Amino acid sequence: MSDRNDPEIEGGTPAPGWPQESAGRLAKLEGLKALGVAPYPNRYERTHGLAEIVESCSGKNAEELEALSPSVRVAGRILTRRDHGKTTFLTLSDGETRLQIYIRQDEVGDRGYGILGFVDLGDFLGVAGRVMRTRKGELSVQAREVAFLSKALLPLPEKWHGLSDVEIRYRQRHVDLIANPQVRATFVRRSAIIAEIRRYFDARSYIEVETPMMQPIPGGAAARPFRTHHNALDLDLYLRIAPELYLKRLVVGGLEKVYEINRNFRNEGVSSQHNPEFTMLEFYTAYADCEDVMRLTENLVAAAASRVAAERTLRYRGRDVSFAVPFARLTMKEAILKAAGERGLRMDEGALDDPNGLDDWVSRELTAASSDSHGQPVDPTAYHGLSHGERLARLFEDLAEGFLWNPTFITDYPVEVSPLAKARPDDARFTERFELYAGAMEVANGFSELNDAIEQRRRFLDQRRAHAEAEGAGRQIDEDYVRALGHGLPPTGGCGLGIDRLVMLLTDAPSIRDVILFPLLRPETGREQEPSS
RNA sequence: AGGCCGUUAGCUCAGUGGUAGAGCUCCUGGCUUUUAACCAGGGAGUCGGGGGUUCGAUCCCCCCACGGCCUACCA
Repeated sequence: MSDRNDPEIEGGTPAPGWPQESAGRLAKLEGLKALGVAPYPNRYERTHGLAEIVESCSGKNAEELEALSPSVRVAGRILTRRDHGKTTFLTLSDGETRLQIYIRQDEVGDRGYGILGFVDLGDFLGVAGRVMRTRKGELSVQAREVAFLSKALLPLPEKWHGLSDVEIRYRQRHVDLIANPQVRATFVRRSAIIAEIRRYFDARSYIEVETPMMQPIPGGAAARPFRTHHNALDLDLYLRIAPELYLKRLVVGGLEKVYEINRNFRNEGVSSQHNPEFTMLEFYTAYADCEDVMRLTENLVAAAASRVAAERTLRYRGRDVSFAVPFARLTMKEAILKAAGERGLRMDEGALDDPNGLDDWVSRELTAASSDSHGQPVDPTAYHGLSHGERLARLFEDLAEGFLWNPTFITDYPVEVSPLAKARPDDARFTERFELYAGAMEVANGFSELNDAIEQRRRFLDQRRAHAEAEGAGRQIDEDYVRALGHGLPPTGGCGLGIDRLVMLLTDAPSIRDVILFPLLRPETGREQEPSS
């Protein structure tokens, strides 16, 4: 009970490491108790949200409000305070909206006004009173009764500059949300975008499903997984890197239109575009192909964009991005040729079709002096030992990716980098696959799903061979998935879309950490630990 | 994992090889329509941590921690 007498707590502050100011706030909390005021009451009945008052009264002048004298009970956190002896002005926030409170001693009484002596910025207050306008015209609630609702023992960031230290912003996101209204706006938008995506699929009779996050064999992508263990079953498990193989099992089972919005986990680097856990949309449609899926994706992204902005064109990192449909389309080869031309590199289409020719071209034209489409130097050695298809994909990423600012579908991916996609009927070297790029980021990846069990098994074997050297231990083949295909998967189109990156684009966020409430950071306690080995 | 930059009061930031600074916040007093309220007074620091050089280190050097940007990894 009485932690306050804990001998470990020094300097009269409520907890170790808390600022001196906390001791004063704690003393005020005790002062409230001495007055018979509960510092943490259980309930307060509000009649209006602050936004409702602002909306209904912002058009009314002082006289109109005086005549109406709307009676309200509101509540919120105190953000600013201006004391004038026997009157006090507070700015109250309910997270979304701010509204001024005007308190006069002669209205709330000595006891009510006395409570204010124990009230700090950050505390929660309930106020009953009437809506009015001050002499300076500010919409306010003039208090008749003040109820103390909750004590803040820690100070908030100051009112001018707010909070900008990114480390505190990510570690203590609650403070960020209080101090920076645009942060709240970003996450409200994120919610609206995801709601729009659900609405889009629900309206088209897709059913939303949830598939395993813990998988015995992590499949559907090529990333390194996180490992975990189930004790009772003594079973090694992996956090999923993609839901793909489970969703297609469902299509085999007759769920012809399915989607899932959920977390994926990839045990790889952290960057402004990568968080170890991120949110992915995947959707699958029986009897659809790559082309159908592209149209679905295009309309989905446009619908999400229209949900956050009236205009077709949004600003992203200082540049216009047009979400007008149809989106541009380029085959991977076209994109490479175009980007090479823009960089002043000489390349003819023939080289892209001829493995030896491309090998020659890379060693002749591509040097460490060449910069990629992000302005970074190219590493020519990264092209050594790659198959022709892998080399094409690498060239595309190096040369073209950074130029793809407006939403652009890249199509015709080489079969070597597309183990789950169906080959083109007219050219088996390429697949019916697309990726959507926007803001120089990959945001979606879709294809006609490979549904030939025998061919799928062979592709898995090829992959395992190709990656055996690179990864040491050979990757396990998901024979259970092959068996599911053995029961028959109808022609199916599917797509995965990175929700976080889409939200980045639609909220003009330069870092994925700006659209994930709690991005992964090293623990703060690491600071005090001794370095080990 | 590598390179570069950063870490000073609760917040936002200056600063110097010689006892540590500002604004806001905070505390005390005053003020019954203010709003970056105002007026008067006051307090606040492990200068990220450890080691070294030096008579003396917040400053120079080394190591470490955390963060940012870039690279690597990422079908």
